[in-house]
Amino acid sequence: MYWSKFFIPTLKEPPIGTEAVSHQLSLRASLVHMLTSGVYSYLPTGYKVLRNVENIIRQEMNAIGCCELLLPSLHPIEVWKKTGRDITLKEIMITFDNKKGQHMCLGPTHEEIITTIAKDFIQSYRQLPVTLYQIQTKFRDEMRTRFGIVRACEFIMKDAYSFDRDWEGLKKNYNLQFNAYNRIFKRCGLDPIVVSADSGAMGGSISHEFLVTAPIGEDALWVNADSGEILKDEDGKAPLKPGSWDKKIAIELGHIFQLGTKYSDALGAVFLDEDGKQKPIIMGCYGIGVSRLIAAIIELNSDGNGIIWPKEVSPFDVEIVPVQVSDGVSMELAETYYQELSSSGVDVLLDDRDESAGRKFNDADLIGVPYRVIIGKRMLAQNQVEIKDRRTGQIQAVSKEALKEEILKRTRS
RNA sequence: CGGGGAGUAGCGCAGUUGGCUAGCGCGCUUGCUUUGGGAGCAAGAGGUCGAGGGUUCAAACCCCUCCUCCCCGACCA
Repeated sequence: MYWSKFFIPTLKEPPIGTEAVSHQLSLRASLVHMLTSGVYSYLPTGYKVLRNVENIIRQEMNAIGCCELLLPSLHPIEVWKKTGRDITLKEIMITFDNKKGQHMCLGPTHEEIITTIAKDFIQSYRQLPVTLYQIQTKFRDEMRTRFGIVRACEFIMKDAYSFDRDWEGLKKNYNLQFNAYNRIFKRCGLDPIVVSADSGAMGGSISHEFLVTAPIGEDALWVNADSGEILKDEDGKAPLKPGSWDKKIAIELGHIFQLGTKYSDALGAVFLDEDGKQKPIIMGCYGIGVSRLIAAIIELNSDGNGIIWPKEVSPFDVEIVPVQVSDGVSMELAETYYQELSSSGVDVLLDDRDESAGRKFNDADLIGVPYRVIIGKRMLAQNQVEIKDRRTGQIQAVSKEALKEEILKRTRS
């Protein structure tokens, strides 16, 4: 992609009223744009990142045998009455009447909807187990939005739902998700802390939260300096157990639940088991805040100059910066690299703007592509170009001819 | 919803004991010179001063009402 043809309206200064690093950088790097509080557009660069994160999630979900589908956002409130969650989730549910006078809502989550599908299609134990998931927009009328896309009223979530004939099967699926979650976050450059947690309005018995420590957190954890034990902060007081406890702010990225039969009972999702008896389907549900995940990645992968994308989520693999676009030799070489690398499957951003070097370098730091190829007259005189590593800041001079191999080596490692 | 802050050009801000044609920096347009860390000179464009009402000869500034955004709390991915 050529910078001049892409849409990257970077901002020099952090917009007014922003405090969180990820909030400022996501706006400055033009990943997102606020329409109103808690409602964001994903601009081209941000959308590329979003798709990268989604694809990591898809790969890991598919790898453990989950099937992707897409559920509607528009729900008749009738469905929610069956579980009583039209009342328990009333505060955050966006409701309205359609022109037929039917009471509707925009889906804040999808247990009721997926269970309706299970009810209609699953009749036999032979159809179990099965796990379905989607990556989709949720709507929650949050009383308080926070830090840009960290807590929004319209946000993107991966939600998976497992259906089993017994608890043993559920535990198996739960563990598969548990391990997949660790892989997903790791690939996103994060090292999550897992704690067992309350299941809250979701219901069920066992649940685990995946959090990362970050200043934008909305939760607190107690970490035992001696044993390394981690507990969720429930009432603000240090745990009574021995040892010295440190309080850390953390942000929740994922939450998995062993639901049991709460939804299948309420909606009549039953199957005929091998013994000829009708039983409720045993369910689990597994969520990841995809858009929030992006904020967490930025929060934990940045420096004073901008974002430092982990390779797998970066909007581009490499950014080529010809220092002087007006220099024919530089520009020609830049275009050659662009062609060669692109045809090798490398996603390249070529900054072909006729701007000063300083501005192009600063923008490159800001948008945080992992590797930068700098083409300047000074180095070309020695038949060399440079590769700058965004994370380490190290610059390596390589011969013109070796550039492609050097980049491939890095982007494929 | 309770508490605190803030709305003046695309962005960041000044101007507010009422008074001339509403300013500055960045960005934007045109031309020339530049180009290794947010370049220089010159000439330009761009504003319902968040909205409505009131006081006044006169309101960005004073009064009333409302809207919006940000931060802290209760809740969540």
